[in-house]
Amino acid sequence: MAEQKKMVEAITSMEVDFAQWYTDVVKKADLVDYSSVKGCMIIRPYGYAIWENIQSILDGHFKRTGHENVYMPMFIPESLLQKEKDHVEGFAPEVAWVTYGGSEELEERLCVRPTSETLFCEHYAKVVQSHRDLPKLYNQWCSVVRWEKTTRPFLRTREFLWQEGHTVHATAEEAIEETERMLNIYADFCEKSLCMPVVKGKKTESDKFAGAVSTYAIEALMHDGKALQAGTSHYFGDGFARAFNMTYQDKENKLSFVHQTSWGVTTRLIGAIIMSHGDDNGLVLPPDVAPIQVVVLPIAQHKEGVLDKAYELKERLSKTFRVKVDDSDNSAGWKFAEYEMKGVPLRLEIGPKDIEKNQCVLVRRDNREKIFVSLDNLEVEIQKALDDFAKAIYNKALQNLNKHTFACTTIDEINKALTENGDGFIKAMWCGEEECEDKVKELTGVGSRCIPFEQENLSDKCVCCGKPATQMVYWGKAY
RNA sequence: CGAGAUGUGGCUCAAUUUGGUAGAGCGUUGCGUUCGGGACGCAAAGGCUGUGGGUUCAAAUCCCGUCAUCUCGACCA
Repeated sequence: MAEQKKMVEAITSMEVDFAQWYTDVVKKADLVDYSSVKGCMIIRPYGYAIWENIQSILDGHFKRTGHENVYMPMFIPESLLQKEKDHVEGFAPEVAWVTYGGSEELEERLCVRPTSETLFCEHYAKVVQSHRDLPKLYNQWCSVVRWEKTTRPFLRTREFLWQEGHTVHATAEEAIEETERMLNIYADFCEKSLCMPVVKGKKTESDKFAGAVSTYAIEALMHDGKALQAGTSHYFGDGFARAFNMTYQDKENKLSFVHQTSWGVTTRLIGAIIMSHGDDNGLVLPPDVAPIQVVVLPIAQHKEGVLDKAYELKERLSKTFRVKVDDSDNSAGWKFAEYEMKGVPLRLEIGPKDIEKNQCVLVRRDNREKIFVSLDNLEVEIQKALDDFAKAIYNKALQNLNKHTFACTTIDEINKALTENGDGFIKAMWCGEEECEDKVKELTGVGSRCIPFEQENLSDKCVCCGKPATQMVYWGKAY
């Protein structure tokens, strides 16, 4: 493997200051710019293109599983938001309010949606009458607003882009099945398209969505050992249905409440990509979502035929891959560094010597390995290099996850593991009492992330109180 | 929201301590030489110092407010 020499002075090294490294990468890779409103970021073309790729892949998964896209208004009247008690309590502290229309003060203030459960409920109550109307499987792509106090690009912004699926079903079983199906779609997407391993599990009572019966989540581990919730899927039971009077007539002509789900992922996924794969030279993008999969760099481009060959290769490869030619008159070295900073998975160098030999040079972003390949079977070689690259960055992320996951049976062991190894996931048994959950956080700094579906029996006692344990929990510091 | 730090051409910073005509490097534009790991020469453009008040003959500099960014806590996708 080629030596990883740090070539970009502009990016702070991860080891020196991880937070600064993150900010540097976000800015230097041209993903975002700050706006004049705190916590509202401008997503620049290169950053937005990543989101568009995420959207198109996920949207395909949604459509294939029977979902339809809709669009709901961005304003919610206060009275509507207040219909479900837990829900409004959860979200009220962080909503933005519209109180004026032009110069007229509004009779009833409107909140800018922090999430759209209430709007979907109101609508479903109208359009669902019979069991023949079920299920309804709606999704929307939109932005939502939550007035956060601490903000960071992609990880926590006051306005963010997301997708929210809202479904209603005739039975609890169907709704639970939907909740699990969507969580699995998210997890598969993260692993296959984002090359990011995740832990699937259920949130504890104290950590679940406001108004949900149960919340499921996928948790990923970042390079600095902090956990990041990459997606959630909620089962609502008939709680909202009762609050919003969402009923249908079943086959026996009885009136029943619908059973409901919601699920979502956000632009935070881009933050997850940055912190899962990035290195000291900048971004590293998984091929499925990289705006540019192959960058063609003409070498000695002033020489006869070089640029023409580069354009010809771009034309040819664009049928299969997302390709860009950089024909600017920056030096070759400058371009190498630039596209590494932007995380382009594969670089293709074509120079006079190559043209003579009917070959080109392919260089992988992750290890800078150079291979000479014939132009005859270029598509096959590129596909193979991209596949290998995707596998390699997945494995690297998986190794990071494994290396930073520690099984502990006592509070002391947790503290010892964290002190010796730095932040990471702690696996430990739990009795199920919220008191112990809080106490673990107080004594060690790690909070419960999820109760994983893949349970292990590390001990039969709760890590905190020593009483019989009911489940194993992943604990960690969260973004 | 609490504690701390910062805000000066596109970017990184100097000038602030001790108030007195706003400087540099990088980048940008033009021309020429270069070109397989961030090239070089020459010439040029670009700033009422985040913003609003105050003190002063005079404010980037001192005082107060406000907004934004970063770090650390509490809250959250």
